[in-house]
Amino acid sequence: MSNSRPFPDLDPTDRQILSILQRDARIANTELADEIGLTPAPTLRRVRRLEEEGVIHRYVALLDPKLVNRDLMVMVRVTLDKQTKQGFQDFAEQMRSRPEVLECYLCLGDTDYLLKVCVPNLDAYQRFLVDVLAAIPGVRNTDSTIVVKQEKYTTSLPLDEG
Amino acid sequence: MSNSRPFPDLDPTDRQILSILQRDARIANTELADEIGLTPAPTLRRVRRLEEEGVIHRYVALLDPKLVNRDLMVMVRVTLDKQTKQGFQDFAEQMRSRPEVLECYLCLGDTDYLLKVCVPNLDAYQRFLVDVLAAIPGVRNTDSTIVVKQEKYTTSLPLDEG
DNA sequence: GATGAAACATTTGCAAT
DNA sequence: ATTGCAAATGTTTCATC
Repeated sequence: MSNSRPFPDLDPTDRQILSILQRDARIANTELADEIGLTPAPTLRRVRRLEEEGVIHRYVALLDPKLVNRDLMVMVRVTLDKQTKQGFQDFAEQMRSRPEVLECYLCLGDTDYLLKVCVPNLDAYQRFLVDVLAAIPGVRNTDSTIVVKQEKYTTSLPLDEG
Repeated sequence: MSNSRPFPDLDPTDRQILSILQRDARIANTELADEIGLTPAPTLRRVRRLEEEGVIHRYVALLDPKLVNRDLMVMVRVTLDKQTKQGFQDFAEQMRSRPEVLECYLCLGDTDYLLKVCVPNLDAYQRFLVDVLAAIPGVRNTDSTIVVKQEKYTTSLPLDEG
């Protein structure tokens, strides 16, 4: 974690490291070293440097939503009533405080915000819609798209250039 | 990784472990043990069990998109022409093969698919739209929503019940 | 970037509850 | 069925080249 300098230069070895850690964050440093063809010491120094530069933001475990009773994913388009700066900030803050809202994006175009919401079932979603979203002042309209099947989900960013 | 049994029962200790690993996948087992109030041996056995049951799906490093030159995120709604099973499967397969497509969901309603696409800039996005999306047979319509600001992004699922 | 050594963590068997 | 202990193995980390 540090300042977002416009470009930490990543050499091919750094990219290899990032690519592996994006797939398996718990790989042992010794094994990572093997895979990239270095010894553990310089490998670890590179990983620490990438962490400090903020290129590696964090390490997380991804759970299976079905197995923790979060079977339903819904994408929600939200438009706000009066477009004051404060109204937008308040809305974003509310979304940050709700654990069922995994992602919230401010957008260009007709849609003001896009949400990704993850709940146990339709009943829980309806409660979210009525008790949470509709209860926020300034919410003019919402449009819910129910996800039927996750065809692809990855957190891995391509590492072509930059 | 194993069969998706409908419900591995998670006791409060399991939930504590999952909650910590969702925040910090690289925590040392000894420290994890400290935080949940067990000794390292049973802690590790629980983690391994959660991995084998598939509750923990994988461990990943999350990178800063800006620092790896992926500054632009776009949400795309796609509708397909002829709704044959094969057409849908082909589309999904194409999306899986494209590294700039991070997520792809089959949806209910007007939208057939929702995509989350991550590219370096508008130029690259335009190329994706023209050379990739529009080039897939059966794509009737696309609607792109450009993300201006990420207000919230988490991969952590709430662990209330189940 | 490599080596070697010390500190530390992971992992296993076994006894206890 | 799950924990704690302790010993063996493996990993991380740092000084040095």
